[in-house]
Amino acid sequence: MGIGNVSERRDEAPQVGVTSVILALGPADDGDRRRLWLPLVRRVREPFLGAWALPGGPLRACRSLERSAYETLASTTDLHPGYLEQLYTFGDPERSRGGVPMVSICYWALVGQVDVASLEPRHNVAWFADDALPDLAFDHRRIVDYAIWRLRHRLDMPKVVRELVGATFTLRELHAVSEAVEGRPIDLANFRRRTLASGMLEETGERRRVGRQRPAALYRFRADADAPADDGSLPQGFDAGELSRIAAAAPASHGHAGALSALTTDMRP
Amino acid sequence: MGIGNVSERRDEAPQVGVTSVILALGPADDGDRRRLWLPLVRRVREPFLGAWALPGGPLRACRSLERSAYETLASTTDLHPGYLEQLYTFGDPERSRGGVPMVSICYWALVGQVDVASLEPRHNVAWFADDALPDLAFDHRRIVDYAIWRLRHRLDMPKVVRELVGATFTLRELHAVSEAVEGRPIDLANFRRRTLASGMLEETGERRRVGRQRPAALYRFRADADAPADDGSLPQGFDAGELSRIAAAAPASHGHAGALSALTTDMRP
DNA sequence: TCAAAAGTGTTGGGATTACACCCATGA
DNA sequence: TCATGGGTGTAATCCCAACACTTTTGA
Repeated sequence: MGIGNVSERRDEAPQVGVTSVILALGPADDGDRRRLWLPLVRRVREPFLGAWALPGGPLRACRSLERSAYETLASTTDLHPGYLEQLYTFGDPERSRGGVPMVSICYWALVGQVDVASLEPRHNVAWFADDALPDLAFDHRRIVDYAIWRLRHRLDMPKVVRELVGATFTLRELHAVSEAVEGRPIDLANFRRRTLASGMLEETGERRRVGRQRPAALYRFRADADAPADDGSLPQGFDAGELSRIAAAAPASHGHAGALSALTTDMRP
Repeated sequence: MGIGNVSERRDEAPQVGVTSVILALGPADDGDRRRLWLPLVRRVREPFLGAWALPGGPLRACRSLERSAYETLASTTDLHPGYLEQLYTFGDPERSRGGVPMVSICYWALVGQVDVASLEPRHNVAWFADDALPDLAFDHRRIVDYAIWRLRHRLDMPKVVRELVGATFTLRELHAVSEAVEGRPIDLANFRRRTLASGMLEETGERRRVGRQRPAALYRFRADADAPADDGSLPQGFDAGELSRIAAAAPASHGHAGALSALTTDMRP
């Protein structure tokens, strides 16, 4: 590796950015179906000028990766993420397609349930349902697909599901969320048994009535429910508590991004 | 994010490197137990001068991440990797512990079965068994643990197991490898059934005798055995065939690294 | 009393485990 | 004929999908 001059010339180091797939659960539509929504940012430079892309920003040495990801969130939405997890790092020189080579450290985040229409609009930002995405810049479509795949495979983690329901919830609500994310019907009776048997939930003792029918028991996640499943020393996602600490360390991380339009990082020329 | 000057000042961009955990299956010891071995590199700079660390190298913009990882392999061992997969990207500013902030894109690789004693020794490189590792620099111990965890969770993938046995093998051999990697005893009879039922294997028609007992049937992995399990568009590991293409694109990737001593990348000051 | 949702029971199949057992082989 | 490993059988268990069923509620 590297004959001759071992010292790396500066122009040989690629650009490095952090890119985020921000997922939210939308409201039910006419067909009683809920979808995942995500915000995209319109590119203001070549290549892919005018195309939609994932939000991102440059990586600064003084910030952790998670905090950088957190800041890409703040640049596109005022919502607070409740879960954040590293996805994958993409760095193929080919993916820049005309821009300078760019390494993207990708994260995915959950921001809970969102009524997209009620969000304060931001310049150059728009939300899309996962089954109605526009063409995306670069390899961003692949990154989105991967993020959704990961969410589906995390759906048995309290850290994740906690974000998609309220603090307390009925089993039917939990079931509806699971069906929405999985994108397939799930037998309610079996879901109930499986979920209760997992030991993740505890009864609040209260009940909630939705229509005029029999009220349903309310549950919450047990406080110790997200104990490390396999090996505590391994990289894991961050839940709301950990994220608030990450955010607290950030100077102007969220709230007013002022007149700044949201950024996309990837491979800008 | 970022009030005022949006253009990133150069000194705010962190160093970026690629780090690899190179795993090999060692020979059986007295107790008939086999272990995972990995090569480490002695650091020649502060911090952690003299400590053992994972091999790594800087990331160049013109190379893919996989090729960079491949080159960290070439810098520590002449063995050809048969499997390579991205692990995780570590980038906490705290992890540099006195060096400049360093983002490490970590890979893990398999180089098959190795008799460590017979390897050509390299300057500043030594192999260690996974249960007899020295103290490692930085957070490298955690990275090793994570790599082994990932290997264990990939053991049902033909791409991976193929690397740990020969082209053809008896079920007992396959069983021994699984036990060694999992680190626990596995019922042979059930292993046999499960493995055959998975459809990954096909009989060669030949037989092999080890002692003086009844000869065992030889199997090989089916050519189409590693079809994408879940979703083809997702990031996956690379097997030997794909790696040879990656390596072919590299100018002086393996073979003679000449008088160059192996490098560690992480967080050098 | 009725619709709608809450919640329970029952059954069968598939996968896994533990362990006993038979078979083939050459010394 | 015997030890050794190759290979099969089997019963117990667990988990899960399917779906019928009972209960509770307010209108």
